[in-house]
Amino acid sequence: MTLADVNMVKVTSTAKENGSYHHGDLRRALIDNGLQLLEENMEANLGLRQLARLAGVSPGAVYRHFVNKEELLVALAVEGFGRLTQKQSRAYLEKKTVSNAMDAFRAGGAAYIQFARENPALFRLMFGRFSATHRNEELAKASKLNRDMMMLSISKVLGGERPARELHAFCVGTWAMIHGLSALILDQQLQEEGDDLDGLVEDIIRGASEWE
Amino acid sequence: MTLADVNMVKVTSTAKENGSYHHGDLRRALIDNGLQLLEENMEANLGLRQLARLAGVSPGAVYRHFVNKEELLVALAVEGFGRLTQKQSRAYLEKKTVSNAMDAFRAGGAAYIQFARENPALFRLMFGRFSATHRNEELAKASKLNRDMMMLSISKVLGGERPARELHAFCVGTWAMIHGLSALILDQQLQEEGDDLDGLVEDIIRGASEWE
DNA sequence: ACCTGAACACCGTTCAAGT
DNA sequence: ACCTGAACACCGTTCAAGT
Repeated sequence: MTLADVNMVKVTSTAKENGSYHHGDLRRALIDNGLQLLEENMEANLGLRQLARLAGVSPGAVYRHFVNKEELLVALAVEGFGRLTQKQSRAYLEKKTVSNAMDAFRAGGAAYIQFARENPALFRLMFGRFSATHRNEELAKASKLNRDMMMLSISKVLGGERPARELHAFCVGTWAMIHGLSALILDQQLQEEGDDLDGLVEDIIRGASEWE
Repeated sequence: MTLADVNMVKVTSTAKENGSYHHGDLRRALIDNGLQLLEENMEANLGLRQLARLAGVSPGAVYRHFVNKEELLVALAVEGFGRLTQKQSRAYLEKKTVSNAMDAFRAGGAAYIQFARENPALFRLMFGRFSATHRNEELAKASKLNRDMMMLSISKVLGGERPARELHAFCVGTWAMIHGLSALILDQQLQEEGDDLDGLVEDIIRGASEWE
């Protein structure tokens, strides 16, 4: 890791195929390269200069599209929330047409955990990296959209004739369980030797959907 | 942040009070300063040179006690797991003598969440920063000790006459909920304007202890 | 054994100057 | 408007040399 990443291939090939001084859509290219790099390295270090190099552009060029590195990471997180929400809503819809709210919740929860396992670095970037200070509006909106979708899905599992406060606590608790499960899996906290992790996840989600 | 942290005071004052070429216990001083800095900055950047400066020592000196920066962070995480476990076991013991398993679990769960809120940067360092590759043995032991304690506490809430697999899923699910709740609170995902967060946490823990 | 000082290869960020 | 090139103040890490 001391050497420059010599053997790193250019990931996206937009304009700027030699000669043109201006890159076609540098912002898009930086985000796409960033998302790809996150999952290749499996760690969320993500250098600004590294991304500029991949896009075939000088370090300073990045600052025409993002005020700083943090805003670039925020853009990646926003993209991540969009993809997570899309993945889950697809899972909900599939189940909802042929079955009931409980199956929809199970599918959505499984999709959430699957997303975390498929995109560990992005998931950690989305949650865990940004606190209240760094919170920008677009990110808040993207995460709220996902949150509201999950809460709605969970609330539908219940019959619906219980106090609002109790219902809310139940929904948040269930969401926290799905989220915590994802986090613990990424941190390798649930991997004793030779466990059936998939089976465990299935059992937990099924169990959660049968609480009352 | 572009300037050196000029106005930063020396946090711990061990030996090396001017003149002595050798620091008394540099390893300990680096860890103590690190833990303190984590919560002052609220963010887990934690420069190696920054810590060396605080200890009044050259950057290279750190490498006599830690093979690299990552190992220093691991040491901080180990310390964190120790403190979390201690805090929880105190909470368990208090309740266990005067009451039952359910109260003990509630107290332990509350202590877990309280620890996360009191030490957000440390909590994020403990979980979330180290994946399987970086996992060192001491850290694995410290985190396993905490995990086992929680699992035992949770399993005691149940009567005990149910299949082992179901019991395990229940315990992991409950732990995941406590953990996920902590994580979501730190990420500011549960803070609509003027919510009663403490009340919500209480409701969820109470609800969890009454599942069956 | 423990620490310094100076160097190395990197960062993120800024800014005049180029197209 | 967008990008380059060179500079600035930092990093983490290494290693001869000091005590």
